[in-house]
Amino acid sequence: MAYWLLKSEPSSFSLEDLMVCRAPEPWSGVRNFQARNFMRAMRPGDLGFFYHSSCAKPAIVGEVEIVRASYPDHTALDPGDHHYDPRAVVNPDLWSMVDVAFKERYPAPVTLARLKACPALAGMRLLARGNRLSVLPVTAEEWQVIRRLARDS
DNA sequence: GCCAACGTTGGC
DNA sequence: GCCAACGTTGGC
Repeated sequence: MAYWLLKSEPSSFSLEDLMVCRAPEPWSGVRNFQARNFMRAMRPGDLGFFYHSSCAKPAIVGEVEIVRASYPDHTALDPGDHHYDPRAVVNPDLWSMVDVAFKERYPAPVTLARLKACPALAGMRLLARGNRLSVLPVTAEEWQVIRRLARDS
């Protein structure tokens, strides 16, 4: 089993939004090849942190479970969609998405500041300089450390 | 709103 | 294949 981190701007889609869905939701709209390739490596049963970005308090706010392996992201085919990509019309498999299910919402978010202050997380990809990927792998060690931070807050 | 960092595009 | 220009991300 693998671990991941999924970024979303809470103003467009928050963990609370996923929570009220009460059903798996497609994680669509990713238009970066590295992030896409990470999604293609996801397997059902994998777990992910839900990270709120571009907001007042960037933080890991909870967990999701990957419940469906990658399949073509059809939002790329919709001219009315914000993430429309004409290249996908001739190559429908250009972009991928997975389905995620709500798993847990932490009582208190694990803030970016808190992550940065944790020596055990110094090598975390999320904290690497200039990182902008919206989908990132998380090591098993990092996963445990962050779960502990979430529990101890 | 600012700005650094990055991915992508396209001319050459 | 190089590289400048551009658009985007995301913390602050």
